[in-house]
Amino acid sequence: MTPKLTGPVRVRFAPSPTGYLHVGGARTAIYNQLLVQSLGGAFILRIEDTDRERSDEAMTQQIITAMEWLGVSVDEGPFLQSERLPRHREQAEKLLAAGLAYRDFRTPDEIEEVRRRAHAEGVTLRSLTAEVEPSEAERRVAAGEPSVVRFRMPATEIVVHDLVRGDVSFPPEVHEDFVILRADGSPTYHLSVVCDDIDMGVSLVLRGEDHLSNTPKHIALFEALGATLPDFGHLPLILGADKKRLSKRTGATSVEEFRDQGVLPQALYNYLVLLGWSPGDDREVMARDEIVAAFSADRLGSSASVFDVDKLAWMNTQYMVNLDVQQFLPEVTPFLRAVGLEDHAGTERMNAALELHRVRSANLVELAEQVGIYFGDEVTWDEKLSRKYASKDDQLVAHLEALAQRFAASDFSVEALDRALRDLAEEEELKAGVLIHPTRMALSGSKAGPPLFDLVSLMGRERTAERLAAYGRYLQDLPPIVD
RNA sequence: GGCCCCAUCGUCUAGGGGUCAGGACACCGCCCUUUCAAGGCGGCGACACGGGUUCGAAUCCCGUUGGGGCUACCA
Repeated sequence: MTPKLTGPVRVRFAPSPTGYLHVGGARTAIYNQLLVQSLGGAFILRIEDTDRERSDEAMTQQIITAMEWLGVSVDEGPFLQSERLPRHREQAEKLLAAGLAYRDFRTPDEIEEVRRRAHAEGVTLRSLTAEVEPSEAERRVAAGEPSVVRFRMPATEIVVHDLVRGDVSFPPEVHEDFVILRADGSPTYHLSVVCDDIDMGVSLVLRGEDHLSNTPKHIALFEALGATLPDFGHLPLILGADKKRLSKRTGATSVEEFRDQGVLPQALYNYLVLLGWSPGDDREVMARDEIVAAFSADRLGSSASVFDVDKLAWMNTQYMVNLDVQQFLPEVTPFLRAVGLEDHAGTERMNAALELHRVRSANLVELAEQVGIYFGDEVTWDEKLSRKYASKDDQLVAHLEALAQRFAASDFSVEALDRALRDLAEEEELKAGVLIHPTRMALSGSKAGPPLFDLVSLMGRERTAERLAAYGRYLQDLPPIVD
């Protein structure tokens, strides 16, 4: 039977330090924390850094930073698995002494040969394992002969009562005696995980599906070490657009990359939560506390999902539009800095600009770029469009000049600017658009953007006058078209 | 190869024996509108296939196909 989850729970997130936080891992962390938030308990962070060559303090720090950015805080840890190696070795010795593990003196080459043969025959390795008498083993160890310690898997069916998949059973023949201590005496992953989960009192192991096949090993170890079994749950993997495991070839894979692409943490969090879980109704954009309140493990999906960057972008816009500008100011600031606008961050003018443009951007990179028009000195105009505007009104330059004067005479409120332009258009018997479009081009260098009078008002007297005048000169100097 | 998992619109999903198979992203159209967005309204679009079980299967069972995972002295 699938276990029924009751709180409090002790859960953990146990990434290996690879240098970034993978979105799949991030989602696992989110679900784990959500469980604690709805059931009570503790969320533990443990860095699986036993593979020393791949480990590095900075990588660990990066994972923590990324989690903090995402808003996933930890109750206990980070614990470094590498610091617990002596404890793991000790447990291995215990298993060895109890006869639950044994020494294997075969060389890697020999093992490979055995494996090759087993593979060819479609047979599992377990029937091919070779044990030696304990006394002989001792003698050979004393003689300095290298060996590994293998855990003896029970010859019984092992069933994983999986929280998201129901019962998954593994027949006796597939259990292979696996190495728990390498020839150099270092513990392997399976041993370390189980030892740590026991010592840390983990009551539920919620992790990626890639560990499902390893779970029988872990269950056997828990039992051999005399520990009560935690509950298990295995989350489906996240796929790329090519339906393959999400990888760098198909796009961004890490939390840090999305952050750098200008995705708000709230948006990424919300998007990730929905990738494999749903509240059961039609809600999608959900506040944090709403998610916590709605979350339950039995609504976790069991099939892999494709990461959809378009939907993420949509989600991001939702958050950019609905959050107070103040709330995401800390997030935009680095992007403003990147385009040299750092000094304006937090000013009233900048806030107004962000307010005006956030609904028009899919991410903070775009937003920072757009907002530059109010602060920089450079505008570049599109020649083809400019010609088109000029062709609609042969007096355009004069009209823009008149418009500039009327703007200057107004109080620069949105209403006054609006009236100024429309009055002029009416007097000159022009459609408003004939003036509006070139004015937009003059000021922003773009044919699209926020409502014109908001744009002009925010642009300010000085800049408006300058750009209108400069654009007039530009129009006048446009080289004639030669066919 | 062996073992295990998975399978509803292109994508994320709801639905777990009787539904016009619902919602969201994307796409298309219309409305709003000075433009671009946002928003509103509408459209396109799915139960992988084959067998059972049943009065009745998207839903339960088996098989096939497809995808994924594991199969290390990596984690």
